[in-house]
Amino acid sequence: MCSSFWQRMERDQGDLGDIIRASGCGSTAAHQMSATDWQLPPEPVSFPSSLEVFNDDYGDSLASFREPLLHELAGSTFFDGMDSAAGLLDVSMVGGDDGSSAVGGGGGSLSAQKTLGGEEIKRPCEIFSRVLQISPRAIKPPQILIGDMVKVNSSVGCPLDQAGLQISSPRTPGIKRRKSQAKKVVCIPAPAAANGRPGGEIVPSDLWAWRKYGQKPIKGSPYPRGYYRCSSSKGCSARKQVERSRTDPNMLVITYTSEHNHPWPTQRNALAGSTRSQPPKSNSSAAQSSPRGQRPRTQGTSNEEIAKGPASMAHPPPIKEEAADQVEKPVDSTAEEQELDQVFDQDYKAMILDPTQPDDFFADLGELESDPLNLVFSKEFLGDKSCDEERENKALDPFNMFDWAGSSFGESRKGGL
DNA sequence: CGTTTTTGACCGGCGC
DNA sequence: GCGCCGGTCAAAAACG
Repeated sequence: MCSSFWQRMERDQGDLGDIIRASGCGSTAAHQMSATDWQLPPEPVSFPSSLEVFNDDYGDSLASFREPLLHELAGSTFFDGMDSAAGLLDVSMVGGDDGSSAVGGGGGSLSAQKTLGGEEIKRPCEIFSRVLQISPRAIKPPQILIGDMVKVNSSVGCPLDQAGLQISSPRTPGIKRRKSQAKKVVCIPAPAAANGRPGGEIVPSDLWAWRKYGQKPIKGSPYPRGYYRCSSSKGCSARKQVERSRTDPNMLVITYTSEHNHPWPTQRNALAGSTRSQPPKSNSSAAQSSPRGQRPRTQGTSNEEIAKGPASMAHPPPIKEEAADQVEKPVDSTAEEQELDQVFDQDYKAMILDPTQPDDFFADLGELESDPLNLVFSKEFLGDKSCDEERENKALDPFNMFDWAGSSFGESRKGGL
C-alpha cells in the first residue's frame, strides 16, 4: 500500500528529520466508519480529517512518541474510516533542528521505543505503518518551513497556523516561550463541533490520565484552550493543551508538552469526581454567571459553551474500569445524543467486526502486549462481545473507548486575564 | 476521602 | 517600565 511512503522515507531520509508527511489516501471498505460516523452528524460533512503531528522535540523524535492518543489515532481503523470519508489522513512530524529526529530516532524504525522508565515498548512500527497503509495516496509535498517556524501546508485540513498555533524551536529568536519544551501537536477532527452537539466539543482522550488545570481564552480565537496535566503519576510533567482550530472548528489541536516519566497507566488511578453527570441544559447560563466557587457545579456540558470538560480525558480507557468509562456518557443525555450514539455504535461495530479489514489489526495488537491499546481492544472489544447488548454498546462505544468527552470549549472563562 | 473541573488570580516572557 | 498574553496555581465545589 503505502510502502511507497517508506521507500520515499528512505530515499529522502535526510529530509525526514524535518518533515514527514504521510498523506492519506482514500479508500477503504465502504462500510467502514466514515467521517460522519466519527462526527456523528447524520450526513456527510466534508471536513479535513487529518492527523498532524508536529514534533518539536529537539532530537527526541518519533521515538519519543509516547502519546497513546497518537498511537491510537494513528493505528486504529478509526482513522481509517475517517480517511475513507474525508480522503485525507495526514501524519506530519516536524522534527527537531538537529535533524536527528527522524522516525525511529534516526534509525528509521518505529518498531520499538523506550519509556522513560526504561521499559521497552514495541509498537509504533506496526501501528504507525498501518496508518500509512490506509493511505495509499501519493505523498504530499513537504510542509513549508520558514526558518524554524512550522508552517502547515495550507491545503491541509488542520491549519495549525490558522489556529494561531505556532511551534518554534528554541533557536527561533523572538519566539520563545518560557521553556524550550518539546512539543507535539496533533490535529484531529472535533466530532462534537461538527454535529453541533450542544455539549461542546468532544476531545479524544488517550490512555494517560489527564487532569484539567486551566482554561484560557486565546486571543484571536473564539475558542478557549484547555490545559491538562498528567495525573497518572504525581511527578509526571507531561502536559497537553487542547483547543479548536480557529478557522476550522471541526478540528481540534492538541499540543503535548513534556514527556511522561512513567509507564502507561494500566489502571486509572482516580475516578472520583471525574465522571460527572451532565447537568440539565437549562441551568447553564445561570451556572456561568455564578461566582466562582459558588456556582452550581452543574455547568457542564450543557452548555452551550462549556462542555463537560475533558473530564474524559482524565479517564483513559481504563483497561480495567469499564464502568467508569461508561459513565462518561451523560446520564441524562438527550434523546438526540442517544440516537447519535446508537448510530455511532452501529457503524463502529460494523467497522470493528468487519472481517474484511485489510489487516488483522487485532492480530497485530496482540503483539503489543505492553500497549494499553491492546488491552483496551482485547478487553473491551473482543472479550465482551458476548455480553448483553447494553454492555456491548458501551464497550463498543468509540467515545468511551477513546474516552471521548466534551472539552471545555466555549467562551467559558472570560477571566483569566 | 480522594479525585476531578472550574475559574479568578498570579506569574513570567515578550513587544513597545 | 508597562501592558498584553499565555501558562499555571489554587480555592471551591462536585462526584463516586
